[in-house]
This record gives sequence, C-alpha cells and structure tokens, in this order.
Amino acid sequence: MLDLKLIRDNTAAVEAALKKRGPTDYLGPLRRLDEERRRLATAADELKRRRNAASEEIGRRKKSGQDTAASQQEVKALGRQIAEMDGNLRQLETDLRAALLAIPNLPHAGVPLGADASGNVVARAWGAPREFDFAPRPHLEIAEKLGIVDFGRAGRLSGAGFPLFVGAGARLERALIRFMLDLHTREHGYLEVAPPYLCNVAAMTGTGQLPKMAEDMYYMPADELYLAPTAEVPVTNIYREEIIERELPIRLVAYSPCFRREAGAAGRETRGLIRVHQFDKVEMVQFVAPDQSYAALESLTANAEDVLQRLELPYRVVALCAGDLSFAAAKCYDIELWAPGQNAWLEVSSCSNFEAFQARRANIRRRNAAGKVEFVHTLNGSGVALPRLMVALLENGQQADGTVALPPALAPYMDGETVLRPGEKEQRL
RNA sequence: GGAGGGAUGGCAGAGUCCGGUUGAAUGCGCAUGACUCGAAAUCAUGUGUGCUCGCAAGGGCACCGGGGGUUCAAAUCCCUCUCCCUCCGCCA
Repeated sequence: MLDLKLIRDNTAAVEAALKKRGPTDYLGPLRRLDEERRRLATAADELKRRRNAASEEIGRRKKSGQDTAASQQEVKALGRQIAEMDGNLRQLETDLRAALLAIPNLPHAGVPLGADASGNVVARAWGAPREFDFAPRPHLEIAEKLGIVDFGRAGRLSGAGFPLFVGAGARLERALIRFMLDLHTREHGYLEVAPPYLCNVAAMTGTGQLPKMAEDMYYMPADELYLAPTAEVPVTNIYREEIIERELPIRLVAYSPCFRREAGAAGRETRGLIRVHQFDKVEMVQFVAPDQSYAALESLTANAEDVLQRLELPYRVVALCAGDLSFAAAKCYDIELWAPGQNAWLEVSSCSNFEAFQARRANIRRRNAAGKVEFVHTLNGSGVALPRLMVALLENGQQADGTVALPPALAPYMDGETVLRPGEKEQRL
C-alpha cells in the first residue's frame, strides 16, 4: 500500500513511477474519493463537536434539576444527521481503501525500464555450465530411472502437479531443507521459525497476496483460511499490528511447504517438477530500518547465492525490469539455475525489497532513533525453492550411466551418500 | 462443541453492579528540569495512537480486544465475533 499523503502531495511523481509498470491508471478515482472523504469527515466532525457540547450541557442541567426535554430532541435530530453522514463516510473509506490496496508498489529508481521479462537485465553470473560428452537428459527421465519421484501415483492422491518423493528423493528433499536452514542460521545470522501454513485474510492482505491474487490461492471456506503460497506470508505477518521493540534488522528464516493453484498456468511447464501445486521452500524474511533496505537486499541476495555456490550449481542473477516486477516489490532480483536437461534457466529465488509497502498494509512499525514511530522496510527471498533446485541437481550431476553425483556439501546431510543410484526393489514403490 | 471467567494507556492496575464534562485514578517505567562535583534519593513538570483543520500558535473528531445496537450522552447497558484462562466433551 502506498502512503495516501504521498499520492496527495506528489501526484505527478507517483503517477510517473507507476507508468513504468504499465499503462494502467490507478490514481484518478482515488483522488476523487480522497477529497470527498475529507470534506465529509470535516463536516461530520463539526456536528459531533456540537453534539458533544450539547450532551455535556444536558448532563449539567439535569444535575441541577432543570428541564432538558427540548434540547434532548434537538440533539437527537443532530444524531440522525451524524448517523447518515457516518454511513456515507464509511462507504467512502471502504472504497478508498480498496482503491489503495489495488495499487502496486512504486518501482525503485534503479529498476531497469521494460514492459515484460524481455526487459530484465542479467546482473551477474556464477559458475560455468558443464560440458557434456553425452546428451543431458531431462530431470523427469533421471528421476524415473532412479525411482525417486512418482507423479503417477501422486495423481491418485491429489491430482496433477503434486509430487510424491520416494526413498532417496524424499531423503534428498529433507537433506536440502536442513542444509539450507543450517547455512542461513549458522552463517548468515537468521533466526529459524516454523510458522503455521494456513493464514487468515488479514495476513494474506498484509503481504499483498490479497485481494489481487485470490484466484491463485487454496482457500478453506469453512474456516476462512488460505493455504500459504509462501512462508513470506506467515513470517512477515509475525509482526503485524506491532511496534517492534527489538533492534533491527530482524532476519528470519523458515522452511515451509507452499501451495499454489497456478490458475491460468495450465499447460505451461506442467510436466515434472518445474511448476507444481505443492512444493517445499526455505524462505528468508528481513525487517530493517528504512535507510538500510537496499543494502539488505544485496546481502539477502548474496545469502541465496551462497546456497547455490556451495552446491556448485551455475546460476545467474537477473534484475527484474519495472514491467516484470511483482505487485508488492520496489526492486527484485531473480536467481536462475542452469538446467542442462531443459536447456533453460530456472528461477529458484526471488529476492525483493518491498520498502514500506507491506509494512503499511500490515501496520508493522518501529521506533526510530528520534523516538518517532515509523513503518519498517520488509524484504524476502527464497533461500531457495526446492523442486527446481532438485531439477538442477539431477540435470547437472547426471552421469552417462544414469547415476547422479551430488555436491560434497550435501554429504553430511545424506549420511555420506555422494551418488544417487537406481534403488533396489525394496527402495522403490 | 458446551459451561464459566477475563481482555482498560509502555507495564501493573482502578473505574464497569447504580451510564453524565473520564482519554481515563494510582503505582512503576520513561523524558525534561531543580538539587548535586557527579550519581542515587527527593521534588516539579511532562509522557498514547490515528484522522483532520490551520502559515503557525493552537483547535476538532475518533479510539478502554473487534464489530453492531440502546441513549441527549457508553470504558460503563444489550447483541455478536476474536483471543486468553478454568472445567466438561470429542480427537491425531
């Protein structure tokens, strides 16, 4: 959510910044609502002032035994007027908030211009894609041969897009989660949390998934709860409606499964682990002082990159252009892993600075050095998403004989296992 | 799911039965000042948030868990929801 005062006082600048995202006009109706609301509120406040004064007078007169019937009638009439104005006011406020919630964040000045993904800029790359002396196979084939993922049977349980990991696959999933959590907590200074996976409307609105993305969420109507599409939602909302007393920055990391309906993505990348309805992810979230947030974005991104470097996987960092930026982000880096079997770059992490956009929605504040209460800046980034990471591990580590070599960093988490081989009978379903 | 108890300012805690000038006693904490070489103690003063009007000084409105109602007037009465505590039931 943007600051209404900023919109009011710097309309032209806000408009220009929003235009970088695309041609939509967000501000027109909002300004009209804002002016109307203030006009009406001022008028209603004046009537309330009169009513308060008159009521007090009645109290005094009653105490001294005077008759008050006439003035009571008068104040009652005033009350009816006030009720009507308050009704209109409430409607205006609802409309105003809805309009405000529908406006995306302003792109940071350093964000590249561009209308869509083709405008994104590769900021840096790490590691050289491996040379193969055989044709690299796609992950689905490798996984099938190893017997570590079973999509067929998973379909029976839930439907397409829900992976079922088996044996070494399940073990690798667990190893990766532990590896990443350990790295971020022990070496990058994050505090681990294990949040709820079902979130209420307020939480979903706080981080910006609602109202815009409702179609992409799994919803439990009986309890009015949403399955979290990312740990960003429960973790960021930990401090909702709080004035944070702890010293900033606060760095939190959480493992969670993520649930996404991917409505509208049907048919796109639907095979294998590339795009699924349920997946695991380790997510980093930071709450920082406003003047620190861009430095924090760089270090957060570096924390995610460190995961990939230790796993010896080639990747590149892409600065998203204004047109490709997600709704709530002011600036965002995507990290993409090289997948030789797909011959494609796969996004495994999105590191964003939301500035005060989420904090204002969720009312997350702190007291600054001057003692003033102000909104914090929030950031988050995947550190990293599991399915595509597994794709990259399988495709980059594959060997001519169908086995897969794992990076040494994982050995302690895999009971020393360094090569994935086709499982024995009892290791398969 | 059922019965009962509770939710008041940064914290503790009065006020709620019997509605009236109560944004709210008192204590603690915090800030500033006095005293002191300095500190403690003591004394004095101040100490919430949001919206809004105003160049400013300074006003106004709202907020006693959330929402709604009764009333000229609600922290106080009524309804409802949420959360916490105790007990009963159910349950991995």
